[in-house]
Amino acid sequence: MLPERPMSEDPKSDALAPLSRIIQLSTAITKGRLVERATEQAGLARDRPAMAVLVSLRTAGKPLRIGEIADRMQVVGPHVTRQVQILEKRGLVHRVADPHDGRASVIEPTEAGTECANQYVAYLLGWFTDALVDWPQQDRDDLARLLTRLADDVTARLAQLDE
Amino acid sequence: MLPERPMSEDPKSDALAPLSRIIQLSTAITKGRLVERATEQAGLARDRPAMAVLVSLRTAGKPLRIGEIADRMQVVGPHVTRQVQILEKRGLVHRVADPHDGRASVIEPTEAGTECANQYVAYLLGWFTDALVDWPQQDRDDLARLLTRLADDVTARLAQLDE
DNA sequence: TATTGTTATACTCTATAACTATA
DNA sequence: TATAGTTATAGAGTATAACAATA
Repeated sequence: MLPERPMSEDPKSDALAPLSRIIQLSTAITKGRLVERATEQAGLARDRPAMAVLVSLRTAGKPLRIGEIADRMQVVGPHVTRQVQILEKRGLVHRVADPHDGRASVIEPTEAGTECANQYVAYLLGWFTDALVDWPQQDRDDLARLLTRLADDVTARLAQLDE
Repeated sequence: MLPERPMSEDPKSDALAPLSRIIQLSTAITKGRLVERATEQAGLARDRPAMAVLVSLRTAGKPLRIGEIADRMQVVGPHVTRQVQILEKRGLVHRVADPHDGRASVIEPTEAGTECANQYVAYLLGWFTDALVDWPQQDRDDLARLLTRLADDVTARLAQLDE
């Protein structure tokens, strides 16, 4: 859903190009099914949301409770419950009861689960590395710097919108 | 669904930051409901996909057939049929029969539809302009340039994946 | 018989509501 | 009675299948 209209004398034109391109990127990645491809390649075809849970655990680097996973993924609890059940059936995570709180348990990737997440990340990273391979080093550095600032700015401003 | 792992000696580290940030951006915009806010503000609450059709027509700058809209949006025909029906009921588009082809008609925004799309774009662009307002001019230029190249590279590479 | 579009249905992802068990 | 999690259900967005009308 992009604007796209030439208005070079408009002060808003500085925002038009980045906004259009972010929309283009997002659309291309979605329609190109990049995440689905990485998920399939990691052996978890047709379970992309479950893969997201596995990646969350990998990112955390430690076992997490259902509620903690939901917070990190910014989704609701029941969704995580369902995905964890799928991962359990596939033998990619297992539960460890919390000895101090009988209501909760902690979700831990199995060896197969860790391997699966690693493959997923390796695929995505490899794909993206290839995309940048012909770029001058200076441009790669600038891209990383500017995109980091942009993402932080946008994240902060969107968080404010909710007050 | 982000990797996020420090590996500064890895040649892939140049791709990690941009990739992570794009994911962060995309997640923040989705969770912050930026598109929904713009749609509501334009008076089309609860009809975000219909708004996307209206924006497509605005971007084209000319009336389009159902099939043309579907192509541009990269969605299937039946989805567009449905959204156009919603827009028709709301008086935001109307159909003009194609005199040369009885099977097709062309979809044209009404005055209200044009105004609605303009408000949508103005909201998004205004929001994004505010986000960049404190940036040095050089950084804004670099961001536009690098993001354009990145979007084009990624779009081309993803199109190749389908062969 | 190929193309344009429509109707009906199904699928993916995630949310809300109601409930259970432990704290 | 507050909290962690589960089960059941609903909703948004988009796809597939079957069909109708015109080319």
